[in-house]
Amino acid sequence: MTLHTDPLTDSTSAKSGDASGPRQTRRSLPIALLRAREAIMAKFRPMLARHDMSEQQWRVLRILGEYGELDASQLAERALVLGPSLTRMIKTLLKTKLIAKRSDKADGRRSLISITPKAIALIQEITPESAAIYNDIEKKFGIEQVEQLLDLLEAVTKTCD
Amino acid sequence: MTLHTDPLTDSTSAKSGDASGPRQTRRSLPIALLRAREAIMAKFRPMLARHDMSEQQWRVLRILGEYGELDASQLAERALVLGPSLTRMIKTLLKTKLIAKRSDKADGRRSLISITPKAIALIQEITPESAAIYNDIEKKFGIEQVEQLLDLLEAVTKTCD
DNA sequence: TCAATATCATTAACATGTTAAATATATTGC
DNA sequence: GCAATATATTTAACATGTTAATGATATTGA
Repeated sequence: MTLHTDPLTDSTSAKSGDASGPRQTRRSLPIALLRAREAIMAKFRPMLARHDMSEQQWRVLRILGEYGELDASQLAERALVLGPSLTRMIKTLLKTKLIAKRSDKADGRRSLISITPKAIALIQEITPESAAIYNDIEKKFGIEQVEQLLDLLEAVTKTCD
Repeated sequence: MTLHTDPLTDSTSAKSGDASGPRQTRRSLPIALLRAREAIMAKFRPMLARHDMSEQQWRVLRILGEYGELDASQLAERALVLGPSLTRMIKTLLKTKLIAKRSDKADGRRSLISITPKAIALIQEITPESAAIYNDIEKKFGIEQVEQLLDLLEAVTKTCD
């Protein structure tokens, strides 16, 4: 069986340890991270969809649940959402009354965002379902491996930040 | 120093190993994956921007460079792009003459996509810059740790797929 | 005090993510 | 051969990602 001829490397001269072409996507860190994330999120998305919740909205609500009232910049940074995206999300989350917004009296530029009791109830509804999915992954993949992966991810993040 | 009061857990009764609330975002696999990816991509984005290339476009071109001509479905799957996104990207990449498109004679439903010589030249231009950034990360983080992380990512992906 | 500068949030414009529906072509089963 | 079904791609509609520019408020320094 013959594999296709790579358009970027003449297969007749390419060694197996070839470093001339672009890194094989299979061993590319950004692509591997994206692939892993997609595989994992595929397990969570149907559950979130049943609660009419996007992953971004779920992140925002969880962060607010974890840290309490935050200004928009801190919320965006911790929820891994860009400012303009957050501005739009805030509008819809205000409409559905899952968050509240007020302006900082001491600094008129800042908006302070917090979750409503309705959002707290929603989080408490979603959390056990989310935990069940997470536990299933941990069970299949191994808790120690999950911990090891989390440690490496934290480390590589710190290295690049 | 007093930490804020978590809206979801009464801090006066919460144990340190509390498992009632949502998983702390710090130890959430999907969030940790996203955070790591963002930290890493921040190193690559400026370089790609200088070549007027988005990360998605860069993925698509690399996949085509690696595998040769592919139909849209296979390309989308391997480049980790959804079908509708790929449809739009194909339009712009055709305009900039970085890809070519033809329909499969044996199966009229399929579109076959390939890169042009112009794209091959672009890839060869970007590749050394990309490799330099990647090598810098490997140097700071450690090659063994990168390999270990890639192995774990591959494993967790397989577990969830 | 006030002009210059910096910071926070929003808007604008366009690309991509996401799901559902539509379109076109193939395949299957009768 | 043809109707029913399945598959590949596209379109539609809306959410989010991304960068640059704008508006509003704070801070700084002369």
